[in-house]
Amino acid sequence: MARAPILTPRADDFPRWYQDVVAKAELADNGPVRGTMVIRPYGYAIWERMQEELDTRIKAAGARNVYFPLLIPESFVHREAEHVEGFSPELAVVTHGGGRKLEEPAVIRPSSETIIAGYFAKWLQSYRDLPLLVNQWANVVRWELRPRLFLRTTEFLWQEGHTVHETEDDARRYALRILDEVYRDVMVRVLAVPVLTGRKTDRERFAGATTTWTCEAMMSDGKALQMGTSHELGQNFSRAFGIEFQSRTGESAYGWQTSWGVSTRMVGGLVMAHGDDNGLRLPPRLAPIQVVVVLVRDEDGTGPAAEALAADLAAAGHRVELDTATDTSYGRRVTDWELKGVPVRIEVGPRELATGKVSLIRRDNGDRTAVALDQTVASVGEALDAAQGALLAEAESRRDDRTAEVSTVAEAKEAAQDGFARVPWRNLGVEGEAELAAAGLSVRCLLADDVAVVGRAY
RNA sequence: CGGGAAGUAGCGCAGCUUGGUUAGCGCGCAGCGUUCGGGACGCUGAGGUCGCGGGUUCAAAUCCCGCCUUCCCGACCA
Repeated sequence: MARAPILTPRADDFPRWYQDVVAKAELADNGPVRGTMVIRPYGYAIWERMQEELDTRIKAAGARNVYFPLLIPESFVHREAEHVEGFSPELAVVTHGGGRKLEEPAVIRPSSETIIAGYFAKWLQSYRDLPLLVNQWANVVRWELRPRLFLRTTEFLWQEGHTVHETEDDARRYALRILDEVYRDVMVRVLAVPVLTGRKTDRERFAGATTTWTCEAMMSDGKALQMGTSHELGQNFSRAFGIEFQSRTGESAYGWQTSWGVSTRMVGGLVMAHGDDNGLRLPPRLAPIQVVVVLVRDEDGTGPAAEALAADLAAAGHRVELDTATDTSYGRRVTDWELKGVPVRIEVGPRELATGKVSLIRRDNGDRTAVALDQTVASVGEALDAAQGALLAEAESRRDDRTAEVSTVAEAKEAAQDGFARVPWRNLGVEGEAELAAAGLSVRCLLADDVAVVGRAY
């Protein structure tokens, strides 16, 4: 029975591989500041792959990358009432600079709505300037009360998009486009993590937004994880910062804004969605290394054969690693590749080569097959596709198995203990939501047809 | 801030109840040898202000008092 990979270990629920994979095998480690994180090379490679996939889609949606200051004058953050209220408790504030007390403290960005709004106000003049679409890859700091490795660290890396549109309708369409074509697409098709997309309740809405759209995933233990959000900011910030333009009819108008982001939390979500007792299981489309060619023993020409095979696989467009460290024991090497979640492993040794074959092992299900040397490239391609589909299917069926259709608050409370409960929102309402909250549950999102999805969040 | 628990080698821990050789064990690390088709093994070795301060005692990792820190559950949250 595979134990759920949990990023916050409890004494009685601490998968053995947690140590190796998360803390030791190059994913993360605690840093000097409480709740922050150090991402080691392999973990960062996973994040870089996510960045690549997201960045391509963000650019396809027309946004361009920019960079804004890390430090934001405190007064900026205070201009939008709800935004301040939401973020004040978790701001890190810089009070000194150059050895002297600053006249105005600066906050370390918890998100960049305010500083970017300040510039949007300067940049925007005409409706012809719209839409204004920018994206920033950056680190942000939120002094959360309770950090959790990858899921909620004091400092985290993310992508935050900020846009201004001519009409409310344009803004909504764009927010939903990002949600669907960027976030959901990457999560489902690349990470193989099925997500529900829907609207947040007022209670769960982003501070300063009029509507928050979200991607909600279920981890292997049945808990919910918000993987990404896309907000409609209405005219809240544009009124607070004076983001005005001259309209088609010549009048002055306030812009309609959106903001959206996903963070290194996705790395945690990936671990908890697909990991098993032997370590990570990376979906092939995401994996920094898709195929590892393991030279089992360097004799009888196995070395050159493995090298040639790795070259062929790379030429076929796969991300390949050649492991020729034959002075390390076979078991050690194989276990390491499994911990790192490399989707497909090819073993080249004298035994295989004697019959003109190699071994192909899939990480997702452990299947081992002997494939002819000249069929290997084709077989690897098939195995990668199959593994990608299998991981998604597995996560989908787990989620479906743990989702119950209910109709009352009491039933939702019962059913959402280790999964999702789908309940009509009209049967829940703000009071029902508050009752659930008292039991540690929350409405993860509102789907079409008045369905509220209730779960226990990380 | 409320409720729990823990601080002993780089990491994970035992020892404490009932004070008493030189404070142990596993992993990791270094050297040598044997191994190498599923997390190798043997021998040797390096590595410690037992969280901090005070007290009791012939004697404190152990008992008492105070303090500090960290972790877990809750409130907050990408």
